Parts: sequence; C-alpha cells; structure tokens
Amino acid sequence: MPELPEVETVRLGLADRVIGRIIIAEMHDTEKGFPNAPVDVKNFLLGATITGVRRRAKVLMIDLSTGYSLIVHLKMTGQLVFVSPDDRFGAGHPNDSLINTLPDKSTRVTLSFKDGAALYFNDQRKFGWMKLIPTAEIPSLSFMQKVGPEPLDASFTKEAFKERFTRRKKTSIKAALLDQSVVAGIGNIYADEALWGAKVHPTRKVETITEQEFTDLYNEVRAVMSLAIEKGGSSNHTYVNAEGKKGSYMDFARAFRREGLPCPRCGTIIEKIRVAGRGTHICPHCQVL
DNA sequence: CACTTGACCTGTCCGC
DNA sequence: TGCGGACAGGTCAAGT
Repeated sequence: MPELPEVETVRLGLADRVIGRIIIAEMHDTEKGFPNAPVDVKNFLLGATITGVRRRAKVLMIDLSTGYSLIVHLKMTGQLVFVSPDDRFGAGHPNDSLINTLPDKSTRVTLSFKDGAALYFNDQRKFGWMKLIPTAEIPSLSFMQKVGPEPLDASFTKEAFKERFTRRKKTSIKAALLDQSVVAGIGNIYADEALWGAKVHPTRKVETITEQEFTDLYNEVRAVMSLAIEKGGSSNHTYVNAEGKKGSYMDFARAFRREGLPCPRCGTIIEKIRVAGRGTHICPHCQVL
C-alpha cells in the first residue's frame, strides 16, 4: 500500500484541491466503505466545507467545518482521486488516465462537491476504510496513542530512533521497521530500501544491530522517505496520487522488486527472500548476516 | 508480555 | 486457454 511517502503525496495533492470545497453528497457501494452513522453524515458531512488535510503515519485526516473529520486508511490498494469537471476528457489529459473512467468497480465512496467536482475513494482489495468522527476525538484514537514518531520530523533524532527499538530486541530488524508503534510510516518498499542503504540484513535480530548500523538506518530511512516524497511515491499497479497519476520512485529503487538485477553498489545479483511474512529484497553481498 | 502466523479481499501472473 | 496456487505497497486478531 501506500506508505508514508505515497500518503504524503496524496495529502499534498488533496490539500491543493479540496480545501474550501463544499460537500453536497456522498454515495457508497459497500457497507465497509464508510459512514456507518447516517445521522452523522446528514448533519456533519453534507454541506460541510473542507478546512484542512492532515496526515499521521499512513492515515489521512480530512477536516470539516462541522467539527467532524474523515479519517482514511488506504491499506494496500486504496486511492483518493480528485476529479474536477474540467478534467474529464480535457485537453492535456491522456486518454488512459483514471480520471476519465471514474467511478469504476473499485470505487467505494464518492464525495460530490457543490462546484461539480468529486473525490473518489477506490479500493480494489477493500482493506482500506474511511470513517467520519468528531475531530476532537482523533487524538484519543487507539491508533494515535500507539503510533511511533514521524521519521521526517525535525525533532526526531538518531538517539530517539535507536531507543524506539528497545522494545523489539528479539525480532528481526525488518519486522521492527514495519512496526508502526516503533517508527511511523515505513512499509515494505522503504524498509527494503533503507536496509539495503544501511547494508543491514533484514533477518538480523534487533539486539545485534550496532550503534553505527542504527545511525546508518536512521539516515537511510529519512533519505529514502524524502527522496520518495520528492518523486511522488512509488507505483507498481494500483497506487496513484490525488490526480490519478503514478509516482516515479521505483525508477530510483535500489533493491525493492529488483531481484535478478545487479546491485547498484557491487553488481551482485539482488535476491528475493521472505522475512516477517513479506517479500524481501537484498543484496547477498552487501547485506550479510 | 514479545513474537509469529493467518485472515481480511480482489486481481494478476506463472507453471502445469 | 484453463485452472490452481502464490503473491501483492497493511494491519488486526488470534495463536504459541
């Protein structure tokens, strides 16, 4: 799914497009989709103006003028795509662009705006969700209580990074990196990329990671996340930004989904193994046990 | 408590 | 071309 850089890319795109727009209707085609409470939808979603779009870890928060917020998790295949009336079949937009074909069979929620624009929440695998809750209740959500620090926050130090792992001494470094309560926002792509960058084998137990390796991992996590945001995230199949367009980080990937190709550092063929139940890409020469 | 595994869904790709 | 199985960017609830 979208990891931190993909969710941040969506957030930036939405902030440009939906803030100030007024929601006049919502339609959804699955019960899992959202607004579980019809009364709240009627009173706090319809007619609301969007006032802000925030992100914490991989969760998006769309704040409304009514004091409620839409909370969204895209999980593996979720998308939030904004389409203005001018976009459809407009000049300069490729014919194969998603925006000309939405809604489609993966569309779970459609939010219609007063000016004719729409925001589509699509999710092929239906793992994602969208909820409507009072904005003031967000900080007390169990997710917000448990989630670790944002890796790109200026206040997030190398010392804090290392300290977060003390609770996961016996597990693999990859499983710990994927644990959202340790550090927020890392997923399968950027875990592999950061481990490759720091030359750390993903199955290494956390308690065996040296001071220098923690320093390298800290720097790599931040560098990889920053570069990915700059490139608009990674796209394999389903991920798109708020304009329905793909990101380009995969052009810069050094290990992820590069099995069978040479390691950019030493030329050894990248291998794919399984760690913590996830497909994992390593250079067997650079990342030794 | 720490840790691992399976389940949640749909679609696609790969080998027979 | 058809079919079964493995797998896909995430997170829970179970299990040990």
